[in-house]
Amino acid sequence: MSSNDLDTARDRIIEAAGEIFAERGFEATTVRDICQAAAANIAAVNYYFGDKQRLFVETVLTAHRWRMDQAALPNWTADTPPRKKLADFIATFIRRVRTGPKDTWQNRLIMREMMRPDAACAEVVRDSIRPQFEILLGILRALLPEDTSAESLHLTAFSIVGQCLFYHFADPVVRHLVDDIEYAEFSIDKLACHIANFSLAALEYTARHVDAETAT
Amino acid sequence: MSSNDLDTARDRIIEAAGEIFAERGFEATTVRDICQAAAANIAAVNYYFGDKQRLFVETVLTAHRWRMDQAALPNWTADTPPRKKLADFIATFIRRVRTGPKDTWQNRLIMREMMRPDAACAEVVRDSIRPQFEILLGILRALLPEDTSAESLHLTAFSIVGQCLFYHFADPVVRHLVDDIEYAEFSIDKLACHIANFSLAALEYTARHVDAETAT
DNA sequence: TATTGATTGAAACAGTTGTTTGAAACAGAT
DNA sequence: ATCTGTTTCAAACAACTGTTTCAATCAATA
Repeated sequence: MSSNDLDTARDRIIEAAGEIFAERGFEATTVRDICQAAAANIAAVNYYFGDKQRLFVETVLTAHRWRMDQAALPNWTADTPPRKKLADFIATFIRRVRTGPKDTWQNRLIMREMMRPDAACAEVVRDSIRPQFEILLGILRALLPEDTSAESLHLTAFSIVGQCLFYHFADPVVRHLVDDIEYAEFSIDKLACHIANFSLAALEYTARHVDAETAT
Repeated sequence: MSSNDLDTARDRIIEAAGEIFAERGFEATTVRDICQAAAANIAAVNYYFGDKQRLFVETVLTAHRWRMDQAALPNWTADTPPRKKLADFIATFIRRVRTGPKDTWQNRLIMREMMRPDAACAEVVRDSIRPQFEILLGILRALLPEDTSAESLHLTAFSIVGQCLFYHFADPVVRHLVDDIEYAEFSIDKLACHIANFSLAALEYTARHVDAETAT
């Protein structure tokens, strides 16, 4: 999003809408606030996007495209070991997801919308989340026995992304649970390293003890 | 919450408000919908609570008190193995957290408000979340080597609760990623079983290979 | 310059929001 | 029955919402 792109009213509206949507959510955001922040007329939203809902969808999709370009997966060769692929995936994923003071409205908006089951969510899942999900499943297939069921594969994938997403969704809670010094030490690299270790350990263990049972 | 408590309009309003607030959030909820669901007059909200905002605060506090009364963790004896404790903890945690038709609005409301750092829910973290967190840390201390650092302990705990919280926060995405048949199979027991297996495997592996390193 | 099409502007629209009003209905005590 | 304080009700309030309208403005082309 170079500064040149902001000279048209349409782009200014998306930029302003993204920040306000990310901060207050869809319902609490008014088109008047958006247009005022974008230095555009009230009618501009309906002129360019039809209605508020479609502006919202367009904003979410724009945010997602932007986010995908920011932190891309490294280029893997044919002989890249799956363990390395998984570590790369986790590091990239947590880099995309982690919020902070320097966080962009694109990230906050996507995260907020993951919990809102509506049209925008469905499109984002189809266009952007599912491809990433399939990449992860491919990595896990190489790390787990061949007869692993699709369901187990999915649950394992959810366990991995769940660990990453936690540091976004529960960030206010994390901030209260550990002291400030330790919180400051939670760098992206450290979190990614821990999650990769934790998950790889679980995978290597279960890969040997197929059909592990819960302690009872 | 016996049916006797719903006699007064005030209690009916809190009950209805809790369900709608938990589902749609504060902004998207109208006092008209609340009063209609509570079979009360429009003026009742302002009569009993002053305004919509104070009704909301009262509802969150009520949900918090209700959740505190739910003694969900089973009674452990001195010789209950830590593995069993961890499995119990995970099952209880995911049962509290999981969103679904059978879930209570009290849980969903607390979960929703957990991500508002500015709200007065910092005390909810202090009164309700931290004690649970300390319980989990105690279990993990028994499962990990004694020289495990506090930071590693915390990261491990976050990995576990992160897996559980995922199914709450990312539920709409999960619904789109797997087909309906598989989604219907994601019972609370199955999810809890998987997360316990995954986490115990990771713990048992790292307990042997202290200071595991990321594959590079 | 005149014309065309795209964009902007201020005002108004119809509907909904949270809130208030004042009278009616109620219950219990004198 | 009368008085008291509490609770309910329908109606209306003022403010705000997303959206529409239509004239004004602008840029480029013939």
